[in-house]
Amino acid sequence: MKQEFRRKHILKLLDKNEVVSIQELVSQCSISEITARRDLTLLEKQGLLKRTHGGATRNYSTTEMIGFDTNALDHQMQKINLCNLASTLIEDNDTIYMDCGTTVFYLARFLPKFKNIRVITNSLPIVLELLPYPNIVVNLIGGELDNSLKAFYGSMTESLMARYKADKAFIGTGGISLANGLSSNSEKSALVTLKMAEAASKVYLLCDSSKIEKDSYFNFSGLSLIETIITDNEISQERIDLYKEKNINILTT
Amino acid sequence: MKQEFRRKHILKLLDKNEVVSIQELVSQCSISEITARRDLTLLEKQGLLKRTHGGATRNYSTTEMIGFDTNALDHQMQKINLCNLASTLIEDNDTIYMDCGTTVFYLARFLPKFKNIRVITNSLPIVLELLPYPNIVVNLIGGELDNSLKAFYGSMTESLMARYKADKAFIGTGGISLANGLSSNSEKSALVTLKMAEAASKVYLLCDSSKIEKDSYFNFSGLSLIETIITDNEISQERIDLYKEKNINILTT
DNA sequence: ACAAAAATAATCATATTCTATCAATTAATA
DNA sequence: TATTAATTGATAGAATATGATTATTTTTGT
Repeated sequence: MKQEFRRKHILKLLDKNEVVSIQELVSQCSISEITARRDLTLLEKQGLLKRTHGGATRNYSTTEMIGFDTNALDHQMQKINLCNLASTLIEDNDTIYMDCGTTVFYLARFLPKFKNIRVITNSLPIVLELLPYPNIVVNLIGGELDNSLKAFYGSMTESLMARYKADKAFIGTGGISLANGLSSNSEKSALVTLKMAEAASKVYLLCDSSKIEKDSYFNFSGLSLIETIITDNEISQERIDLYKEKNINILTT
Repeated sequence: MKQEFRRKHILKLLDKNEVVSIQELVSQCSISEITARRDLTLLEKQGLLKRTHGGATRNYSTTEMIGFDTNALDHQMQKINLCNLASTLIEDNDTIYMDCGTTVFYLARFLPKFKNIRVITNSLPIVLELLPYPNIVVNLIGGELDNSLKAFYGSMTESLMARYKADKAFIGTGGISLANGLSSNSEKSALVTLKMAEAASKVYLLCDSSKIEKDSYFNFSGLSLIETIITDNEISQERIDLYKEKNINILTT
């Protein structure tokens, strides 16, 4: 394997696996250990990875979250955990819709390990997060940019959603209740969420437990839109059972 | 294989494969190693690729990518100056197309002073640059993300362009010549540029003088596509006159 | 804390690629 | 056709990349 191609290959491996070992490189690229080491130290000098004993890891400094405001940090750990859980529902070769909003955003962090994933989204932060990973194909649904929500909306966005079909949709919401279904604080983001759900075979709602049995002002869908809710563990068994009666499965972290 | 065809072939290979080796060229073009090397060094001098040991890789800095590499700094001031000049062609309430690529990118920096501007683009860096300004409405044309070029391409992108009409288009190019018109190093970015120009009433080409009377491998349009070239002052009066004979006006910084 | 195992760094030898020079071939022009 | 210019190829010495060996450092398990 040629030098330059080899180094690109190393970076590609890191995109997929977070870490890479010298031994992997030796067998995959048919090179000696010393050459693998030399490659890694060189790439480290360029700031493209971080050396460890026996291999290297991704350089995380470049993957800081860009775009959201500080109040987006509420419930951050809960959101990260439930996204970790949600990622177990994803398989190699899936095409998935990802809604805008902070909750679904963290799911992007768990995608690089998969093979051949296609992500369809209208969220700018998700696009930026996935930019470094060539193994993930990103389709952005364009439209008019909303500066504060950092996502694209409008009739163009909505009509395009119908044209992109996906295996799974991971959507967010302002609130959900047995009585009223799904509701949102923003009309335009609700309409996009709806289109997304309609264009996917399976629909998963990602929301922390504080949003369950809460209503926002704009009701945009009944409960039948979704099949599964992924949330944190601060939810009572009674509630889980009540939703189960309506044929909605709840997964908790 | 004829010389000129051979060099275009090299660029075509790089457009597809990112890297190319001397040995590939030797076998594919039936030439000696030294000739392959000479071709590569020549193309490097024209800024069309980057030499490596044993071959070459794509050169992003001069073509499309916002990487802010060190060698991109040479032309940076020229580009900023010509974008400053280009901004004088913009008026309040305009709707403008902005092409992807480093040259046009800097134009974004001169937009906040205008009132009620609408920008249509497929370039991610431009969207990020304009994000903080509520007086600028940004329409992103989505599609499939190219990780290295940081812009959106594909048939969806192209077909959407026809639906967004604009007053002015500011486009970039890999090269322009009286003999062959406009040409590019990347087929897919060329097709997007073409659609953009066709959807706008007035078309302005932004390019530094090093690109004038240079051809890249993929010819995508005749000279009639554009009305005005905005470039730096390192261009001879004779050339300006020759373009004027073809009804193309050249503005210099 | 100590010894065994693994990883690294240093050294040198080998193989590949590069540059420079000059010769041969091809194309262009008078 | 002869002459000139441009392009290509061949060769050798220099530069770079890679691999094998051995000594040193770091990690791991007890």
